[in-house]
Amino acid sequence: MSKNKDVLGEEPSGPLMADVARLAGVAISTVSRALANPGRVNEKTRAKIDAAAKQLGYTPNAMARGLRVGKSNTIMIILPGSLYYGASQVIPQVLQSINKSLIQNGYNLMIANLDRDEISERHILDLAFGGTARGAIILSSKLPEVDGRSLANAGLPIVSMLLDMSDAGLPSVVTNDREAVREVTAELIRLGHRRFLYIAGPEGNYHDVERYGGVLEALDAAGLPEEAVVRSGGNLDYQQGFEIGIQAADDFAALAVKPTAVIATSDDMAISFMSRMQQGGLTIPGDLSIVSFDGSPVCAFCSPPLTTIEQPVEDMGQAAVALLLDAIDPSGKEPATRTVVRSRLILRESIAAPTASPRKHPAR
Amino acid sequence: MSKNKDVLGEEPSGPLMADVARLAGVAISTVSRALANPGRVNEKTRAKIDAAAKQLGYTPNAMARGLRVGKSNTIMIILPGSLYYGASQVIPQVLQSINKSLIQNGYNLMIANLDRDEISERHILDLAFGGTARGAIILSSKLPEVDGRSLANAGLPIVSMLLDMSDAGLPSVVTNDREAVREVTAELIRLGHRRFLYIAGPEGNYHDVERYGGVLEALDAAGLPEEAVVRSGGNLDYQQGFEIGIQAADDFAALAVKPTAVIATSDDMAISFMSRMQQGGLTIPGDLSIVSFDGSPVCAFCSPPLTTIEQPVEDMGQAAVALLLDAIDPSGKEPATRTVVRSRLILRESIAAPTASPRKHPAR
DNA sequence: CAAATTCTGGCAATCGTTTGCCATGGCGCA
DNA sequence: TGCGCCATGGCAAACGATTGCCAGAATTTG
Repeated sequence: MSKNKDVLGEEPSGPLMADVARLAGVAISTVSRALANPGRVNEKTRAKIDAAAKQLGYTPNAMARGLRVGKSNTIMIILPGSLYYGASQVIPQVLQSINKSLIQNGYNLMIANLDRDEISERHILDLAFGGTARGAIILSSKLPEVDGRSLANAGLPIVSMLLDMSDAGLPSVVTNDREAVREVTAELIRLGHRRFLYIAGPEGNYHDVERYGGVLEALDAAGLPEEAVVRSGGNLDYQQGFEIGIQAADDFAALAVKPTAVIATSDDMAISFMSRMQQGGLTIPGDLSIVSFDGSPVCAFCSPPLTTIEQPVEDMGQAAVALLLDAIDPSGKEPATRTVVRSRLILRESIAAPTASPRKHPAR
Repeated sequence: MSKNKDVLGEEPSGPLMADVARLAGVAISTVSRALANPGRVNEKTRAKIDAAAKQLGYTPNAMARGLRVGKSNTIMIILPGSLYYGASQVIPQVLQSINKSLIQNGYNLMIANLDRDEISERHILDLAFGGTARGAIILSSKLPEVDGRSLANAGLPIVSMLLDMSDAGLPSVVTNDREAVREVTAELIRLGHRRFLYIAGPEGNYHDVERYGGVLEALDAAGLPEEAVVRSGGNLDYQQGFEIGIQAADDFAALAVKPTAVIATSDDMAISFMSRMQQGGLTIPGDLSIVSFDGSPVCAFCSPPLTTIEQPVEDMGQAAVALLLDAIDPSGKEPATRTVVRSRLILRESIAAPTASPRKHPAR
């Protein structure tokens, strides 16, 4: 039955379920049931079948199964166009974490990139509507949509990561950025800082709103005016973090009255900014405190080592998979629409009390 | 025909080819041919069919097609276990490049991790033998193999990346590491360096052999003894680059006669090593020159900026896909068994002539 | 011991597409 | 005008698994 016709040019295909059945002396359907439902078949028969399958090196054909049952076991992850730049590994790490969780649950991970071009959108929609994907995890704020077909009505469970899209009906997993940045800002205030530079990613972006909001909340709580913080950046993507940091350095140079603390929204920004500052003769944290986002391992080896807010990549991946699997087959419980995972502040030497602080001399 | 039975709890499936055929007033087979073979069907009929398909938002079912034709259009990439650490983005970037090339050629990319555990091997083998994967790109030196089944005889085209496995019969794409490191070593010698520290990744690894070999060749060419270079590391993976750099710093401290130049086999190693050296009061490049591998963008913002050998990630990805597609359906040409892409040396301030050089005073 | 109940295993239809084969119709050539 | 050939479209059989339904066997119960 295994059509090893040995015809020249014919790809031999592996053993079929029928081969296993024949070797075990049972019917095909019995094999199928033995391999799927543990309880549905006699233990002795089952052992015989297992042995036969192992002996033949039988592997069920995933497409045939998928066609028949009408579902695949492939999840696609939709990543924004150009990802990989800079020191931060959050997306690759999240990818890794998601993949691990999925495999443990019997799913595969297919990757899709959502560029600005129509071909990438079409590709994603084909995956969704063509039955290849069973669910999707999306790291972009835009759902692909091309002539009539939209991912939104592909009937596919979707969860959003990094961005909160629960308003749009997508279960989302996000970090508690607002709270984290509020706390670190409060800490800076406690150290004596009164003027801040905030280095932004794309303006209006979910992360920007949350993080900047956190800064403002901290200022407010301390009775400081909103003007205590000046914004830089806002026009470039996170992928161009180094570039943003350099621009921020220029902005800093142009300021009449200098901030004493900087809050960067990615490690890349902080790294290139700090490099420029040091070239300009400033010392960190003596003249300027710096804190940033992402928790890139390389921060530990900067001079001075950078204080950074670590993104809990492992947790995020697991949470996303949990949300997605629950959407695929509901556990009965209420279907949690938003999971917040906690970031962790990593305190290092890049922040300190300002030397020219308005407070009386800091403890020495 | 589209089985939208509207039964509660039934997933509605999209329109079928039969629906398109009915709307266009032709037979199913005609639709199939129109969508696949451009020439096989009347242009007018074809237009009618296209219109009907678009109107219905028809997307062919990938699993049904795959089952029928006996091939999938999914490629899997096999990544070594834990990838993501440190500053280097080579693997994520390669992944990105591969994905882009594949999509342009009508393929999908599925990711698989090869950990040390049996479950991950089994997962990969299931993908291979279960007909899900049409080909594989592997970034590991070990082919998965579990009770009888081995990736080697899955009848799957495989190409290797980063590692040269052409000896094992796998078409491979690699960088010209030996040459690159030979050149940079020669440059260091020209600058006046006579004693070197080589910081290794896993010992015996392809990269180690090639890169260390390059160093030795340069020494030999300059008439220097093999003892001019001392090795550090060799017991940890590339993922633990920072750790390796720290150990190397300890090794350096223990040396009676100090090298004046360091060749690190990853940027991570160079970064943590340099950080330790500077903490110890050495100046770079005054007391010590450093060069490393990978071309991480962050190197530009270290102090001093790091000289590094950039891995041509984009080219590697494209080359791997080209090799794989050729293996999938041979173009008739001889099937190139090994593609070498050229690394690029990025010269920055971390190397200079040694101050205590045996040569007469370097140009000032 | 017979009958009722459970359990196990087999038959055959089905998932949605592709494709070999054949029938039909139109066209050109003599 | 008559014959043959080519282009076009339709029928139906695959691809390899799953699963509803039923028959027969095994087991228990009255």
